[in-house]
Amino acid sequence: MDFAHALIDWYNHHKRQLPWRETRDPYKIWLSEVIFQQTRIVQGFEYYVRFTEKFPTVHHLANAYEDEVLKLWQGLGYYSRARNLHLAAKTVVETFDGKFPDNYSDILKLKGIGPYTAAAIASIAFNQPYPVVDGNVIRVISRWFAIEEAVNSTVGRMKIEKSVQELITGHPPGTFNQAMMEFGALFCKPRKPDCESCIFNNSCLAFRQGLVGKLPVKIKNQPPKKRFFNYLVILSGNNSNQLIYLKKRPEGDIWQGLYDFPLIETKTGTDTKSLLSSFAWKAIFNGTHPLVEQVSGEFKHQLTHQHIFAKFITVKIEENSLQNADNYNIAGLQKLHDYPIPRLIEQFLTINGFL
DNA sequence: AATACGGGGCC
DNA sequence: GGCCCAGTATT
Repeated sequence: MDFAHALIDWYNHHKRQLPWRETRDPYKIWLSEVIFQQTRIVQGFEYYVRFTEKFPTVHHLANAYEDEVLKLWQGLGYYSRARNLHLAAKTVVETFDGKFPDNYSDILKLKGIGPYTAAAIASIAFNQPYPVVDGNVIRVISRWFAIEEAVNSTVGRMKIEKSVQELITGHPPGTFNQAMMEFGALFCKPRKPDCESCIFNNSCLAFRQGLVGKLPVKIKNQPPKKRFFNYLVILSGNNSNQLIYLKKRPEGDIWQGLYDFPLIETKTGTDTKSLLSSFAWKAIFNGTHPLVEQVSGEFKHQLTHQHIFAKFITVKIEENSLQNADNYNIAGLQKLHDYPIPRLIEQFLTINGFL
């Protein structure tokens, strides 16, 4: 029995029952593929359920506000996925007349859909013979063929693609692709794969050569940068109508489209005193002297490419005392739940009883 | 070809 | 602390 037959046979006996495997609706398959980019099944599962409930068709998604989509995406990370998902839904409605494109090259044109996702949708929903290459496939292939080139180099990548192309030929593409990914996720795991009981341990070159623990080889990425965020938690209003000042995250930085607070970023950690006398502080409060109510301890927030050290300075101001108030979204505390916010902000708000 | 983009889980 | 995860867009 060749590789693909054995693989598909294994898949038919061991696959997990997952909701997006029970449908051929390209919209729902698309949704699942985007949610699970760089995301484990356990982490994204409930998001998939909520998205399909709230936006059962591409029209529902296209008609939503971006804030709604981001709110539902909140906590999943890589928020450009949500923004692009929303944009692409509008494209499907407007350009493709609400009908999801049914071939690889048209699918690939949609925002947020790259080679992986296009191949996944084309193969699973439309039975087109495109192999997917995701983290699981890379691991399975690099081990079975004992590919020692870095898989994130051009040469290594080419070898992986050529190899998987050979394996998929002549087999049902959707099933093969899902089987590869499932096998990588459940059996040929990054750490401690159970090679002794693997159905491929006789043909796997990495196993035969004792290379399983070394493969796949990856060129490692840059160490994260450190950033120091001094957040201004500006409160105003009276007890019956407390207001809080939010700020929408700009283009070209993390958390684009989500909301946080007016921010003074510094090169290093800064004490409150020098912050209060800084130009940035004066620019925000321009001459007025807000009442500093509380200064938080340091929050450490780790992202893949940056380590954020955040401090929250809570101040009280007179209502309408800020001249440049149109820079901010001034929200009633009870409306806070509607705004999509980063985890870091959510943690601060929760700890301090705002949520 | 390299880099940025989140957050969580595991060792 | 480092690695990995159903990758993509941008430079």
